[in-house]
Amino acid sequence: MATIYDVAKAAGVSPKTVSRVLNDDAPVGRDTRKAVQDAMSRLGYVPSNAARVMRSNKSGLIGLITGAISNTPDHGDPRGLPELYIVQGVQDVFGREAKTLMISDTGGHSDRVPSLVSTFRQHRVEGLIYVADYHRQTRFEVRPGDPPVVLANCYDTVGTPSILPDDRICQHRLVARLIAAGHRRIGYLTLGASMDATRLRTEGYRDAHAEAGLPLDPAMIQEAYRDDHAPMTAALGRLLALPEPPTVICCGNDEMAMRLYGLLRTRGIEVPQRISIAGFDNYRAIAETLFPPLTTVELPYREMGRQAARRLLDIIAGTAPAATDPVRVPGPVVWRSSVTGVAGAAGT
Amino acid sequence: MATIYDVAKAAGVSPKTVSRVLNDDAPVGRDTRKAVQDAMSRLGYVPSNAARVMRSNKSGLIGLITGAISNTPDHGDPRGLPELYIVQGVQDVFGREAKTLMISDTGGHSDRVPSLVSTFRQHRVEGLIYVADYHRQTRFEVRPGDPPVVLANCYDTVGTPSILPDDRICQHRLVARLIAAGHRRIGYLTLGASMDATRLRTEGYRDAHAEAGLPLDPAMIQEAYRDDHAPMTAALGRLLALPEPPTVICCGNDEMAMRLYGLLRTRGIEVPQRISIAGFDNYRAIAETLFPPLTTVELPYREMGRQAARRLLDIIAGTAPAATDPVRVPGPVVWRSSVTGVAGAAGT
DNA sequence: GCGTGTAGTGACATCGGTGTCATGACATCG
DNA sequence: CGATGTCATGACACCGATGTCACTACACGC
Repeated sequence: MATIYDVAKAAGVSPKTVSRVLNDDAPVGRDTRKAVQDAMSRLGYVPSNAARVMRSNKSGLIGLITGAISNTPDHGDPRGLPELYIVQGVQDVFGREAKTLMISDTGGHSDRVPSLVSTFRQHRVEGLIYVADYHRQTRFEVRPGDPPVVLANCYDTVGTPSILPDDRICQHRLVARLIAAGHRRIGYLTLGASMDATRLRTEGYRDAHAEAGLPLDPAMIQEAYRDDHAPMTAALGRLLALPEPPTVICCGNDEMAMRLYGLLRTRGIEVPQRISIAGFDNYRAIAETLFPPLTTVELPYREMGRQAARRLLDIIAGTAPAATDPVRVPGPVVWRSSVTGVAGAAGT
Repeated sequence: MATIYDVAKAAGVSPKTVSRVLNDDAPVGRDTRKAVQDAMSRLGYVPSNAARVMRSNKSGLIGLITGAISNTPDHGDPRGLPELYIVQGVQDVFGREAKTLMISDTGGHSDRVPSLVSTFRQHRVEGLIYVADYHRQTRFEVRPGDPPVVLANCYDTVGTPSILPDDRICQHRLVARLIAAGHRRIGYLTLGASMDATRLRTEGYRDAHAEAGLPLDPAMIQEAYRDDHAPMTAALGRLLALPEPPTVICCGNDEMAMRLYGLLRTRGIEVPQRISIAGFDNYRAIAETLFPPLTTVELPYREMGRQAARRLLDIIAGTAPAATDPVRVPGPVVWRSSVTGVAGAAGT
């Protein structure tokens, strides 16, 4: 492998001049430059990043830790997709920058993370992005001397910069649209109560009611997330048994909505004629395939990835603080025909 | 960032001794070792890969080029999945090795490949794996001085080591199973005729017939792959109009099989009672969801990734030649209820 | 004509590890 | 007891870039 010395000798100049041509550092004579460039291409010269890093301490590397690849969706299972989208967004930004993105996959073992970080440190990455599989708290240990970190889809308690989906606004927007369509009794089958997403979305649900001056009926909100079907069947039963049952039911995700279609069909309840349904995630393999297609909300994963990348670049450049409140990125409601207006409604 | 000199000073030894502790190079006294290790953890020392690479010219890096991330499946579209599985397989192997995998995504622009290779060369990767999105020929230019390359899911004409799915054997196995189940008239709706997969699988289809001593009816093989539905409808029409129509129809992939379900249902033909169907790919989101579930073949993408990785390691270690015929990896038939036996058959 | 500035170039040290070789202290063997 | 070998360690050069400084021309302004 040719070195800068070989090029220098071949071009009849000093190594430093070759370096100047490489980096456009300082003025170089027209003829000299040409001679150097010729020599470089003749020898197939590629500068050694290692040597460059040693001197300048700038590796040009950004590390990214994710489970995106090992969590590949299978069975039409949407887990793993958010991470992939976030990684796409990150790539989007770094593809245009003079930084190289090193992607490392945890292989689903979060205990492997410290070893990945250590490898990244050996390579002297200038920054690190950690992508989580779902919106949650994390404890990403940063020791002094570690490169700056940006968290995507997760957050910690020590103020590490973090980019999160705005679950609250998303649910708020969705419910507001339902209210605008005339719905007044809005059921909500939530994900597990311990999840951050559930807490935030429930707040969004409340916000929308408060904004519209609608009373809040706690019986409308039912936890219904389990692997078996029982909790959902029970929760649906409770909703339908209410004196004033819901005219629309929101679900914690699109899979739950899909199951709800089945449950309602079993009971002979037509969607959306008798009950409207809304999902969450806009997992298109489900939302577009169901009949009727599913109204849902999309979380802005690609955009989160982009923002995480830009944030990290700003921190590295020193134009942004290395710690702040999380940034929350909202996403759009995707309106499809699983929701109809309600007779006598103001809107629709 | 602490250096080996800082550690040496803190431990009261020479830098070289610290290096020996790091690499377990040469015997080091018990007490000395402990003193060095203490100093390292006290200072949070992480060795610089750059410096190591300079001296030893071993970067410990393996480059991987793929479109896996940017080709993320969406709409339940299975494109992009093969690449992800291959990358998973590659990771599987390198996760256990003292090599770091650098994944670079093309972002769907194959013209960006040379620039990725150049970046990898700057980082002095010890080897390169190129993963293609579908089985095809490629022209991955290797210049002298480039690191060794292994191709996955593609091949070239200059003998670059290559790991391919064994489309021929796969189709052979599938058709042999169909014959064993009593089928004698086996329709085949192929992918585009120009694809390598189609050529190879058609050979496999022929092999199975020859092996069983069955005559080959060219009318049974129909190209039917387009984005619009017309060619498939026409091809199906031709098959059904034959004096002896097929008792089972093989499809070029699972999506085609899914469409075939629809076409047959429209004509009132029951699957599998009147016609059996077989797909290809075992794209489970489709194959397991259809009713009846689809008999299909699975291409061994993860295994291909593993073999590509091991192959590259062998080449780097010098225990394998850097050029040979492609390795073809077979995959299993996945038998589900879309195929029934035929009355009076020997088997089933 | 002399100081000042700038284009163009090279010598040399340096970044942080590791390979090579040398050295001293003991242990082992014939 | 001297030759030989092994353990444990250090001195020093070197990998391939780049930062610093110095130097030579030549142009420009006064």
